[in-house]
Amino acid sequence: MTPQRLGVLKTLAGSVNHPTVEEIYEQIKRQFPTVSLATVYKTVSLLKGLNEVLELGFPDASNRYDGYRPFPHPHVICVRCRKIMDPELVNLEAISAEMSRKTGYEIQYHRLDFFGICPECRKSG
Amino acid sequence: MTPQRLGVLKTLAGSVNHPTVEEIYEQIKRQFPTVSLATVYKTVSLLKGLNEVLELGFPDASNRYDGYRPFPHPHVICVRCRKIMDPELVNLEAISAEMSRKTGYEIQYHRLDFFGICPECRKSG
DNA sequence: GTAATTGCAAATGGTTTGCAGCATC
DNA sequence: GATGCTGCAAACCATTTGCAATTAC
Repeated sequence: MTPQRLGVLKTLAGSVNHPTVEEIYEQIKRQFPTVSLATVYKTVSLLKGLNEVLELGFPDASNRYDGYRPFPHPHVICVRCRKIMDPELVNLEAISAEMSRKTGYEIQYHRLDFFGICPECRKSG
Repeated sequence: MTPQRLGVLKTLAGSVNHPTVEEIYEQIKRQFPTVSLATVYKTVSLLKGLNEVLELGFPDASNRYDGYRPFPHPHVICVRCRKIMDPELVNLEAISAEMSRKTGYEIQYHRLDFFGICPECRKSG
């Protein structure tokens, strides 16, 4: 356990808005100016392997991280400002079991994203 | 309309297995050896804009394309061999409307993926 | 004949990796 | 003192882009 890792942990624990690695990095740099992006990447990857953080990867944007609820759950994503919200949970276990039965796959996890325009962006045209 | 574009169209129409751009490219090159990857990328992107193909982007792998059902629907993806299946449809309209009501987002589209091990990969260890 | 498309090569950008030096325990 | 972490810079790689030559209509 190093100060850098502690910084990543604290940032993730204190962030409700699904930060990017870059945002985590900027946050830590305030208190620990010599930290490197690579270290943040490595730590986040480590936490992912320990199931302490949920990674939300996007092919056309930076990955986002959720340290609050490190298990699959739906997200609602604004395609304009990229804000991400966690709506109240919808349980997909039944659908997951149905998918497994229909396809023969051994389902391990899922991902459910809704894309649209958030209330703030709707207001501003 | 050019022979290259026709090739992309025919390949997408004849593929049930969600090909990558690279796979589309390899297919077309058999009949049209001078085609370039860039052209395939451009054509696929064009078709995406026309809603004639569904793009399945992955942050850690190549994008996959579905010309059969160019509208959002669930996918079941093997994390080992990357095979993608289309299970029978599950209608998410009700859940989508619920998400919209709860978050105030104007939902435009969604994405539902189940990840696991396909029957063939389960057999082979 | 004009506007659009092709194909090459170079750029892009988030993420990963190699490695020397350094911190942790 | 040994193991493992940090941080720099370079590598990665799917995708995108600039641009000159070519093609479609």
